[in-house]
Amino acid sequence: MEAWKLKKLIKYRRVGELATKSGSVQTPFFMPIATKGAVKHLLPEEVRNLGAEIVLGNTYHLLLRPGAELIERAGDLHRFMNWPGSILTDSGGFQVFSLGARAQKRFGANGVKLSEEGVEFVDPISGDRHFLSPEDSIETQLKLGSDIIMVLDECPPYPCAWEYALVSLERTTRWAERCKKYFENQKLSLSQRPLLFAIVQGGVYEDLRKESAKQLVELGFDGYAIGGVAVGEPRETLKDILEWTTPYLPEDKPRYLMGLGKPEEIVAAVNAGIDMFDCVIPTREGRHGRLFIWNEQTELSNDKNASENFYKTINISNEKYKEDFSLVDPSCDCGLCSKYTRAYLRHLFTVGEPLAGRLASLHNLRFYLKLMERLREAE
RNA sequence: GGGUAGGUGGCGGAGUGGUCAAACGCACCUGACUGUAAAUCAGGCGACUUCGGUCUUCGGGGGUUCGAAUCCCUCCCUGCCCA
Repeated sequence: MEAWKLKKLIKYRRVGELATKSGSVQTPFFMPIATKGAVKHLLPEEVRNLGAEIVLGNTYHLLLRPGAELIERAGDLHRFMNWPGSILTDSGGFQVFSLGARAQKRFGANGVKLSEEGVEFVDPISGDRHFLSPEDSIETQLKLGSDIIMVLDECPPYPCAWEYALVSLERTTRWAERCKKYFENQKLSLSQRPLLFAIVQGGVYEDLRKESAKQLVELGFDGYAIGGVAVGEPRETLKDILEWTTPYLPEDKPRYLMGLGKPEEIVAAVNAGIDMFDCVIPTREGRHGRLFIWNEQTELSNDKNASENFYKTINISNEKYKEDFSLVDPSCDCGLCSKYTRAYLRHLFTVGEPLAGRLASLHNLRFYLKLMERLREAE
């Protein structure tokens, strides 16, 4: 359990910086999510000014709308959305999981159909059917001009039986191999070549996580992601999954914990040797009125009760902030906090002004990016 | 003055003899949110409660009935039409 203590941060193995074809990114880092080519409510330059060097886009969404060819004609995703930094694109694998259940409800049992060849999706908006193979996903991500591209994976839901987790992980490995093969056949020049990351699966099973990591490392990738986390399993399992997986990942390659997480989870994961994160929490929860507030009196912590420790969250639309004319977070430098009061922000939420979601997104993203700055300094 | 439609919880608006403390929407309160089908979703929203219930509500008053927001009488108020 000692490995879980904060002290270990001092020994954090780090890549230091990650070089992509669009520039370098200091690790550990957090990627604001721009699924459809925009960080919701925010200008790219605002995201940049908050301290982000890289954002995440999604193959699945951009493939459906506006289409990879259109973005290719625009130059690439960077130019299309006017983002000056690096971009990581997710492969669409997560949508197999996230859309599966709901698509099934709405379009019948065939909402998402998995086969060895790939995934068949129903577009949730148009109802159109689409097929995505591992090769398609890589091809699309190359057209988007992404700096870090992810292999197509299957992210099994929780709970998931050992037997299925095994079948799934092995298919993910085969898909990863196909992705790599397709990728290398493109013979990209060094300046054009994105990084290709594989995704470790294996559910909540120690032997399967280990097996998945070993198989993928044997194939060899530029970086390794840990996927299939925070899909409904008990929170404590995250710690186990990291401990089961990271020993089998190369020390000198970046590690990416997909989709995570809460501040204390990120602190814990950095402590466990993770370099890269993305999560909807700061932006989504911001839009929904929850704000992250620093507690300056305490050190960063991976404690489960961290929300009563180095930070807390408040729901700004609560009645108790109605006449709270104090600043949202006096120790924050997001630009909102030095100018606007809690009462004002609450008012914006109450009356449904779009500025509310904007300010809250700015603030929460700054909190997350500041957290990463503090973690980089913690060494 | 005559005719007519109507008065339901903060608002809008169902209900027209029992299963009504009263649909639904809005507003309000609280909570969730982890590779974004999320500016979304869920719960609460008369009072008290030992959480099983108990009590006071559907303009006011009075009736009919075992039983009324629902039927009858009467009063008050509002909209519309005609003078």
